[in-house]
Amino acid sequence: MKEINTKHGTLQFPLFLPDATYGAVRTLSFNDLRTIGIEAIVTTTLHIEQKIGSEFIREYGGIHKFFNWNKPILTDSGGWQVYSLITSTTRGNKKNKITDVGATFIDVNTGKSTLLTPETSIHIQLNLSSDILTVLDNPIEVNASLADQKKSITLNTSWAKRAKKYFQNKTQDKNILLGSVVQGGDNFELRKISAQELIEIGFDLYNFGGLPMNYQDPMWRVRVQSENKVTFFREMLEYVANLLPKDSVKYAMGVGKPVDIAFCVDVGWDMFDTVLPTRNARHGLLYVSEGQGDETISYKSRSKKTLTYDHLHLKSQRYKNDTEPVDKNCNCECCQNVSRAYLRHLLRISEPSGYRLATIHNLTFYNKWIKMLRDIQNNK
RNA sequence: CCGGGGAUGGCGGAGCGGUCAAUCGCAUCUGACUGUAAAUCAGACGCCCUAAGGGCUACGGAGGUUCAAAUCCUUCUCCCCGGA
Repeated sequence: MKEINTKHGTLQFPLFLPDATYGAVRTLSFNDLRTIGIEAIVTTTLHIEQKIGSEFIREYGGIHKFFNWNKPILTDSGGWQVYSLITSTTRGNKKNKITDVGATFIDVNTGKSTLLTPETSIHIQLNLSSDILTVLDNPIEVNASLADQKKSITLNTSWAKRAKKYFQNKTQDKNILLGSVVQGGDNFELRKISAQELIEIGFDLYNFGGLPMNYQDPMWRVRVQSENKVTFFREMLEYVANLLPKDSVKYAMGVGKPVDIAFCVDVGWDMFDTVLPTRNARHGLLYVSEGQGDETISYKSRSKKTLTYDHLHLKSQRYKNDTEPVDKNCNCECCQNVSRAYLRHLLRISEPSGYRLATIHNLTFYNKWIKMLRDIQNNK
């Protein structure tokens, strides 16, 4: 059974980490996370640096103390923001830019400029006392030209190399882990080159990056590439997993829907984080057990088990007078205390306590789902 | 009683002769959301026909002018403001 040791405990796989991007899982307290049974979280280097400042957190005694959370914390490097705030954007601050040195971000609210280089990103993450750090990476639009995609992975690799070097100079602690991010857009050959170059440098984790790259053009995710109707996105994740060392920890960044996580576990991915359960909760899309929602989604695993769940649009009129809990088979705070009708009402009036209950429910669902996948894997 | 201003689709409120079934906001309905620019975004939203498109009824009531009226005129009803 694969697992990793961190300074804040051992992690088992597969594992789902909710995103506390700005230092909190939206609408929840860390106490809520403990109650749900969350084992680790992700927080984001750029936002913490811009909004709080890592020097302060270092002096304070580290991010765990700051959050009052003594379980593992994974820090994302800010690489995603290189994409979401620079590469993919025409809005936001036009002074944001990428050079070979790194990426510059201007905080829209304060005008404060932050230069994130491979080195400063690691420096900040070490200041935070993160358990699992991530190198600054360079995602790119999936439909970018081949030339741009090639350039992007060259930069990606050179940033990873610099990050590793800086990291090694700063710490010898074997329980602080460092992950790198395989890029390469929709190009199998470039993904292979990216993976090989990173493996050569050597990291504790290998991540899949650049998944939801172009959400203006969602077709790339459902584009059928082969006869067995496996979606392109799944095919790419399976392909990349097979490029990575068998025993390495593999983290599929930003994945995904429960079915997609199930698929990814099947093909070798260990760790996942996504904003879906928390954002969808706020937007009224709740995940429930089979037969209790609007739509049933199922996945036939490679161990021949069929995994199934439903989801429901709680804000829809059809739940107006529904006195049942969101999910009869769920023992979370939401389902134990509140009817669909009442939670619907709370969400419709944009009531924060409703967002909280819905978020608790969706994260509870994700946690149960990942533990089921863990059981399947362990019994194999 | 006199003078002035109004009445528009569930609500607020544009339009002031044809391009108006009527801008926009709210509300409502449906959907999307994947390392959070996201308590966000998209579509629908008078009635009827399966869609392109077409038909019908509509801008307080009634009548009129005009090829054409939510838009102009007369009158009625109601509301608001000022003066007796």
